[in-house]
Amino acid sequence: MIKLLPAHIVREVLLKKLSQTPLFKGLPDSDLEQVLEYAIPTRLDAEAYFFHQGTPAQHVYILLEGQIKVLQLTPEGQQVVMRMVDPIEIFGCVAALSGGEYPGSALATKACQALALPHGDIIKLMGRFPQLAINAFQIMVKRTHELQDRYLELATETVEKRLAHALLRLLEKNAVETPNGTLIDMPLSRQDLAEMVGSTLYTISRILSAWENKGRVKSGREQITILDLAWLESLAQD
Amino acid sequence: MIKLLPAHIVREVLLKKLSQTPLFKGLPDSDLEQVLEYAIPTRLDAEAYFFHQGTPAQHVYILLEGQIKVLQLTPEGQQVVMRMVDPIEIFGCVAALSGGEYPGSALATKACQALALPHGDIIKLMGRFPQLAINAFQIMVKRTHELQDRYLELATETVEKRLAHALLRLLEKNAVETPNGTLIDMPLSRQDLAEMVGSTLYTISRILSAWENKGRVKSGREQITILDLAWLESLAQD
DNA sequence: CGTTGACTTGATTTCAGTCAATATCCGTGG
DNA sequence: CCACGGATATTGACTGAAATCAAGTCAACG
Repeated sequence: MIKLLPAHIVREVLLKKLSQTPLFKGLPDSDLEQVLEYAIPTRLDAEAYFFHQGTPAQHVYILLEGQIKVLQLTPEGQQVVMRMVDPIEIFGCVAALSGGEYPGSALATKACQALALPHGDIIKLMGRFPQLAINAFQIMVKRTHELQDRYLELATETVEKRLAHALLRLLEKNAVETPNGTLIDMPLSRQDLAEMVGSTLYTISRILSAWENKGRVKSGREQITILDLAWLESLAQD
Repeated sequence: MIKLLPAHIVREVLLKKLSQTPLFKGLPDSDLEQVLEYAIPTRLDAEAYFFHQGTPAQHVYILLEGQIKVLQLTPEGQQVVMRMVDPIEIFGCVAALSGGEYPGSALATKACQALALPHGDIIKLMGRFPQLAINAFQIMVKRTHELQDRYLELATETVEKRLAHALLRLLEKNAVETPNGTLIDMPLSRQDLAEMVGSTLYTISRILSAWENKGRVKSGREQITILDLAWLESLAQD
């Protein structure tokens, strides 16, 4: 139960912000404050790991700033991106089950700030503040739902359509309008995209080239600009 | 709040059984009884549906007897089996989110008995009995975990290995030892298996034929017997 | 200015899907 | 009891999407 929380004023801001997250929504401030007694503020530079696959699951995290990517590695060394985590989302939920290991690794793609809730305290807190448990449950239901969608995609759609879907999902959280098109505001290599859709960098490169020839996107080194958003959406549709 | 619960004695048995399910584990009997006030007993014949994809999500279900399969249909009409549900598991969890639609259909593969908890009451009950919310949360964490495993499989493994994994999963719940091998105790067509692993009945048929030639399995019309379980496990491994 | 990492492109291969023909099993009704 | 029809399964031939392998180009950076 380490206490490293910032000073009083900052704390007020944090409280306000947290009370709007899916996890803490509906919790009275007084309860939230008690929860925060257990929270360990955590900062990480880009390219650092919150945790590694196979290590004992000790904390559930709430991301406050930055972005992380949850990776899973197959025995053969193939890497798959399970999800991208943006601020106010939670990750490392397996830690809420006793005695498990993290099934994947959490890599910061930008500098990050997060709160860590120790494995032993979470369930206790949920028992004390039912709203917390309800919120967590609903978050997981939604997550399962999203994962099912991606499973269905993977099982039935071509790489091209999956890539379209993946880009649209990234746009939801990272879109930046520029004079010439919508930019995805994060470093994004062909390899990264391949791992997100379950493909190879070669195939992704070919598809992007084809799209570029059609004038629908503009892609450079680790960045992609969508020129024709409507077209991308219709591609993802049918 | 319809009350169709069976007579007193039967109710005692039901209570005892329910108190051991993952969802109700740790709830005092008195609390559980209150929860059951809201539960609607539901019976269904084999081949009937608990709910259909796209209809408003009105109930969360706890399966007591039988088996169901949760299907998802793509716009193009391709069918994918999201999961098999066995007794004491819950399904239709999206109903715990307000205002959604079922993302898939729930088909009874055997005659079933289940309890339905109305959409409006679940969250209320969880607020009253925190243990219920905690259990539900943990169930969903586990489910997400399992789904991630299957996602990884689908993204990186061949149909043959995926089939091996799928059969092993089915064996966990439906294994019956016979004089000559371990039988999977449920009707299981090539088409069913194809939908479970994201493939086609043709490919499944070829793989099973090959396995049969090697003397590892014995497969007939809608049934499969594993002759060499150790071999199947090692196939699934690497 | 050479090295490195990201990307592209072509050639080839492979896994698995599609299509088509046939076989097998099983219940049903004449 | 047997023949029929429909579901289920097998098998072969073909096709196609995407992985793999192999050369490259290009841009950034020390």
